[in-house]
Amino acid sequence: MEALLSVWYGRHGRDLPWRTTRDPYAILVSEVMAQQTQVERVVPRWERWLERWPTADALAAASPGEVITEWQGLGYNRRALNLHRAAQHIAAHGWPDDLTELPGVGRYTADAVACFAFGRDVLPEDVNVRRVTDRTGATFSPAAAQALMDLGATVCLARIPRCGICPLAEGCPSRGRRYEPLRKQGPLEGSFRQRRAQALRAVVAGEQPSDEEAVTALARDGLVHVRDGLVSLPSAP
DNA sequence: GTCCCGTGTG
DNA sequence: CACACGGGAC
Repeated sequence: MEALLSVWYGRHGRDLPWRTTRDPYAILVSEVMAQQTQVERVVPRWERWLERWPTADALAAASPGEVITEWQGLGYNRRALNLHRAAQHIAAHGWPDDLTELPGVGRYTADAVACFAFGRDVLPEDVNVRRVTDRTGATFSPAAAQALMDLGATVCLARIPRCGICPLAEGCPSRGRRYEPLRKQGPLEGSFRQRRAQALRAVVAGEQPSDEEAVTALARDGLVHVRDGLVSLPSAP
Protein backbone atom coordinates (compact mmCIF):
# COMPACT_ATOMS: atom_id res chain seq x y z
CA MET A 1 0.00 0.00 0.00
CA GLU A 2 2.80 2.40 0.85
CA ALA A 3 4.25 2.15 -2.67
CA LEU A 4 0.88 3.05 -4.23
CA LEU A 5 0.59 5.93 -1.78
CA SER A 6 4.04 7.16 -2.70
CA VAL A 7 3.22 7.26 -6.40
CA TRP A 8 0.00 9.17 -5.70
CA TYR A 9 1.88 11.63 -3.48
CA GLY A 10 4.35 12.33 -6.27
CA ARG A 11 1.48 13.42 -8.52
CA HIS A 12 -1.05 14.92 -6.09
CA GLY A 13 0.91 15.81 -2.97
CA ARG A 14 0.45 19.37 -1.77
CA ASP A 15 3.33 21.75 -2.33
CA LEU A 16 3.72 23.23 1.15
CA PRO A 17 6.76 25.42 1.86
CA TRP A 18 7.48 24.03 5.33
CA ARG A 19 8.06 20.62 3.81
CA THR A 20 11.39 21.87 2.49
CA THR A 21 12.78 22.98 5.85
CA ARG A 22 14.11 21.12 8.86
CA ASP A 23 14.08 24.12 11.15
CA PRO A 24 12.13 22.93 14.20
CA TYR A 25 10.83 26.43 14.97
CA ALA A 26 9.52 26.92 11.42
CA ILE A 27 7.90 23.49 11.53
CA LEU A 28 6.38 24.10 14.94
CA VAL A 29 4.80 27.33 13.68
CA SER A 30 3.39 25.57 10.62
CA GLU A 31 1.95 22.72 12.68
CA VAL A 32 0.28 25.02 15.20
CA MET A 33 -1.18 27.19 12.42
CA ALA A 34 -2.37 24.28 10.27
CA GLN A 35 -4.02 22.40 13.12
CA GLN A 36 -7.24 24.31 12.67
CA THR A 37 -6.89 26.18 9.40
CA GLN A 38 -6.76 24.90 5.82
CA VAL A 39 -3.13 24.65 4.81
CA GLU A 40 -3.59 26.67 1.62
CA ARG A 41 -4.72 29.59 3.74
CA VAL A 42 -1.85 29.10 6.17
CA VAL A 43 0.96 29.33 3.61
CA PRO A 44 1.07 33.15 3.17
CA ARG A 45 0.55 33.71 6.89
CA TRP A 46 3.36 31.31 7.76
CA GLU A 47 5.72 33.12 5.39
CA ARG A 48 4.81 36.50 6.87
CA TRP A 49 5.22 35.15 10.38
CA LEU A 50 8.74 33.84 9.70
CA GLU A 51 9.75 37.12 8.06
CA ARG A 52 8.64 38.99 11.16
CA TRP A 53 9.93 36.46 13.72
CA PRO A 54 12.49 34.20 12.00
CA THR A 55 13.53 32.39 15.18
CA ALA A 56 12.11 31.27 18.50
CA ASP A 57 14.27 33.96 20.15
CA ALA A 58 12.70 36.64 17.96
CA LEU A 59 9.18 35.44 18.74
CA ALA A 60 9.97 35.22 22.44
CA ALA A 61 11.05 38.87 22.41
CA ALA A 62 7.72 40.03 20.95
CA SER A 63 4.85 41.13 23.17
CA PRO A 64 1.80 38.87 23.45
CA GLY A 65 -0.31 41.65 21.94
CA GLU A 66 1.85 41.77 18.82
CA VAL A 67 1.58 38.00 18.47
CA ILE A 68 -2.20 38.04 18.91
CA THR A 69 -2.50 40.81 16.32
CA GLU A 70 -0.40 38.93 13.77
CA TRP A 71 -2.44 35.79 14.44
CA GLN A 72 -5.85 37.32 13.62
CA GLY A 73 -7.81 35.20 11.15
CA LEU A 74 -5.98 31.98 11.98
CA GLY A 75 -8.62 30.81 14.47
CA TYR A 76 -8.37 29.79 18.15
CA ASN A 77 -6.53 32.78 19.59
CA ARG A 78 -5.35 30.83 22.64
CA ARG A 79 -3.01 28.95 20.31
CA ALA A 80 -1.20 32.15 19.43
CA LEU A 81 -0.51 32.77 23.11
CA ASN A 82 0.62 29.18 23.58
CA LEU A 83 2.97 29.47 20.60
CA HIS A 84 4.43 32.63 22.09
CA ARG A 85 4.89 30.95 25.47
CA ALA A 86 6.47 27.94 23.77
CA ALA A 87 8.97 30.26 22.04
CA GLN A 88 9.81 31.82 25.39
CA HIS A 89 10.36 28.38 26.88
CA ILE A 90 12.67 27.46 23.99
CA ALA A 91 14.50 30.78 24.20
CA ALA A 92 15.10 30.28 27.90
CA HIS A 93 15.78 26.53 28.13
CA GLY A 94 16.34 25.26 24.60
CA TRP A 95 14.27 22.51 22.98
CA PRO A 96 13.07 20.04 25.63
CA ASP A 97 13.58 16.30 25.12
CA ASP A 98 9.85 15.88 25.67
CA LEU A 99 8.25 18.38 23.31
CA THR A 100 4.86 18.04 25.01
CA GLU A 101 6.34 20.15 27.81
CA LEU A 102 5.80 23.11 25.46
CA PRO A 103 2.42 24.81 25.94
CA GLY A 104 -0.02 24.00 23.15
CA VAL A 105 2.06 21.02 22.03
CA GLY A 106 0.37 17.66 22.51
CA ARG A 107 1.12 14.18 21.22
CA TYR A 108 0.52 14.96 17.54
CA THR A 109 2.49 18.21 17.27
CA ALA A 110 5.35 16.79 19.33
CA ASP A 111 5.61 13.81 16.97
CA ALA A 112 5.34 16.02 13.89
CA VAL A 113 8.26 18.20 15.00
CA ALA A 114 10.24 15.13 16.05
CA CYS A 115 9.66 13.48 12.66
CA PHE A 116 9.93 16.42 10.26
CA ALA A 117 12.57 18.52 12.05
CA PHE A 118 14.62 16.10 14.11
CA GLY A 119 14.28 13.13 11.76
CA ARG A 120 13.05 10.86 14.53
CA ASP A 121 11.46 7.56 13.49
CA VAL A 122 7.91 8.34 14.61
CA LEU A 123 4.70 8.59 12.58
CA PRO A 124 2.74 11.66 13.70
CA GLU A 125 -0.88 10.55 13.93
CA ASP A 126 -3.41 13.26 13.22
CA VAL A 127 -6.98 12.28 12.41
CA ASN A 128 -6.18 12.20 8.70
CA VAL A 129 -3.48 9.62 9.22
CA ARG A 130 -5.64 7.66 11.63
CA ARG A 131 -8.57 7.63 9.21
CA VAL A 132 -6.50 6.20 6.38
CA THR A 133 -4.87 3.54 8.54
CA ASP A 134 -8.15 2.58 10.21
CA ARG A 135 -10.08 2.33 6.95
CA THR A 136 -7.45 0.52 4.92
CA GLY A 137 -6.18 -1.67 7.75
CA ALA A 138 -2.67 -1.09 6.38
CA THR A 139 0.41 0.01 8.28
CA PHE A 140 2.76 2.73 7.10
CA SER A 141 6.26 3.91 7.96
CA PRO A 142 7.05 7.45 9.10
CA ALA A 143 8.34 8.11 5.56
CA ALA A 144 4.71 8.08 4.42
CA ALA A 145 3.56 10.70 6.93
CA GLN A 146 3.19 13.62 4.49
CA ALA A 147 1.45 11.45 1.91
CA LEU A 148 -0.98 10.08 4.51
CA MET A 149 -1.86 13.58 5.67
CA ASP A 150 -2.54 14.74 2.11
CA LEU A 151 -4.61 11.67 1.30
CA GLY A 152 -6.64 12.04 4.48
CA ALA A 153 -7.15 15.76 3.92
CA THR A 154 -8.13 15.65 0.26
CA VAL A 155 -9.38 12.13 -0.59
CA CYS A 156 -10.10 9.97 2.46
CA LEU A 157 -12.49 12.58 3.89
CA ALA A 158 -14.22 12.17 7.22
CA ARG A 159 -17.83 11.71 6.13
CA ILE A 160 -17.88 11.15 2.37
CA PRO A 161 -14.54 9.73 1.18
CA ARG A 162 -13.64 10.14 -2.49
CA CYS A 163 -12.96 6.50 -3.10
CA GLY A 164 -13.27 7.02 -6.84
CA ILE A 165 -9.95 8.87 -6.94
CA CYS A 166 -8.20 7.05 -4.08
CA PRO A 167 -4.98 5.21 -4.94
CA LEU A 168 -5.68 2.72 -2.13
CA ALA A 169 -9.30 1.98 -3.06
CA GLU A 170 -8.52 -1.40 -4.57
CA GLY A 171 -8.36 -3.74 -1.63
CA CYS A 172 -9.61 -1.17 0.86
CA PRO A 173 -12.19 -2.93 3.07
CA SER A 174 -13.95 0.38 3.69
CA ARG A 175 -14.30 1.40 0.07
CA GLY A 176 -17.60 3.15 -0.65
CA ARG A 177 -18.57 3.53 2.99
CA ARG A 178 -19.97 6.76 4.40
CA TYR A 179 -19.65 7.92 7.97
CA GLU A 180 -21.68 9.77 10.56
CA PRO A 181 -20.28 13.03 11.94
CA LEU A 182 -17.91 12.46 14.83
CA ARG A 183 -19.02 15.50 16.80
CA LYS A 184 -22.22 17.40 17.30
CA GLN A 185 -21.95 21.16 17.17
CA GLY A 186 -24.30 24.10 17.03
CA PRO A 187 -23.94 27.02 14.63
CA LEU A 188 -21.03 29.44 15.03
CA GLU A 189 -23.27 32.36 14.08
CA GLY A 190 -24.35 34.11 17.27
CA SER A 191 -22.34 31.78 19.51
CA PHE A 192 -20.28 32.87 22.48
CA ARG A 193 -17.16 31.74 20.66
CA GLN A 194 -17.90 34.12 17.84
CA ARG A 195 -18.59 36.96 20.31
CA ARG A 196 -15.21 36.30 21.96
CA ALA A 197 -13.43 36.50 18.64
CA GLN A 198 -15.33 39.67 17.70
CA ALA A 199 -14.46 41.32 21.01
CA LEU A 200 -10.78 40.48 20.58
CA ARG A 201 -10.81 41.82 17.02
CA ALA A 202 -12.20 45.09 18.38
CA VAL A 203 -9.32 45.37 20.85
CA VAL A 204 -6.82 44.60 18.09
CA ALA A 205 -8.43 47.43 16.08
CA GLY A 206 -7.91 49.80 19.01
CA GLU A 207 -11.57 49.92 20.00
CA GLN A 208 -13.31 49.18 23.29
CA PRO A 209 -15.48 46.06 22.99
CA SER A 210 -19.01 46.38 24.38
CA ASP A 211 -19.39 42.67 25.14
CA GLU A 212 -18.34 42.48 28.81
CA GLU A 213 -19.04 38.77 29.10
CA ALA A 214 -16.72 38.04 26.20
CA VAL A 215 -14.04 40.34 27.64
CA THR A 216 -14.16 38.47 30.95
CA ALA A 217 -13.57 35.18 29.15
CA LEU A 218 -10.73 36.68 27.08
CA ALA A 219 -9.10 38.11 30.21
CA ARG A 220 -9.29 34.74 31.96
CA ASP A 221 -7.27 33.25 29.06
CA GLY A 222 -4.77 36.11 29.16
CA LEU A 223 -5.79 37.33 25.70
CA VAL A 224 -6.62 40.82 27.01
CA HIS A 225 -5.89 42.91 30.07
CA VAL A 226 -8.56 44.91 31.88
CA ARG A 227 -7.55 47.84 34.08
CA ASP A 228 -9.92 50.50 35.35
CA GLY A 229 -12.53 49.16 32.94
CA LEU A 230 -10.20 49.73 29.99
CA VAL A 231 -9.49 46.74 27.76
CA SER A 232 -6.08 46.39 26.11
CA LEU A 233 -3.90 43.75 24.53
CA PRO A 234 -1.39 42.16 26.90
CA SER A 235 1.90 44.01 26.62
CA ALA A 236 4.01 42.40 29.31
CA PRO A 237 5.92 39.35 28.10
C1' DG B 1 -27.04 25.58 8.72
C1' DT B 2 -23.22 22.09 10.56
C1' DC B 3 -18.65 19.91 10.75
C1' DC B 4 -13.76 19.66 11.11
C1' DC B 5 -9.39 19.85 13.79
C1' DG B 6 -5.60 19.24 18.41
C1' DT B 7 -5.01 20.77 22.95
C1' DG B 8 -6.20 22.25 27.57
C1' DT B 9 -9.28 22.25 31.19
C1' DG B 10 -13.28 21.29 34.30
C1' DC C 1 -14.62 12.12 29.88
C1' DA C 2 -17.05 16.12 27.86
C1' DC C 3 -16.51 20.49 26.36
C1' DA C 4 -14.46 25.08 24.73
C1' DC C 5 -12.13 27.18 21.19
C1' DG C 6 -12.63 30.03 15.10
C1' DG C 7 -13.85 30.46 10.70
C1' DG C 8 -13.56 28.31 6.12
C1' DA C 9 -15.28 23.95 4.04
C1' DC C 10 -18.95 21.48 3.01
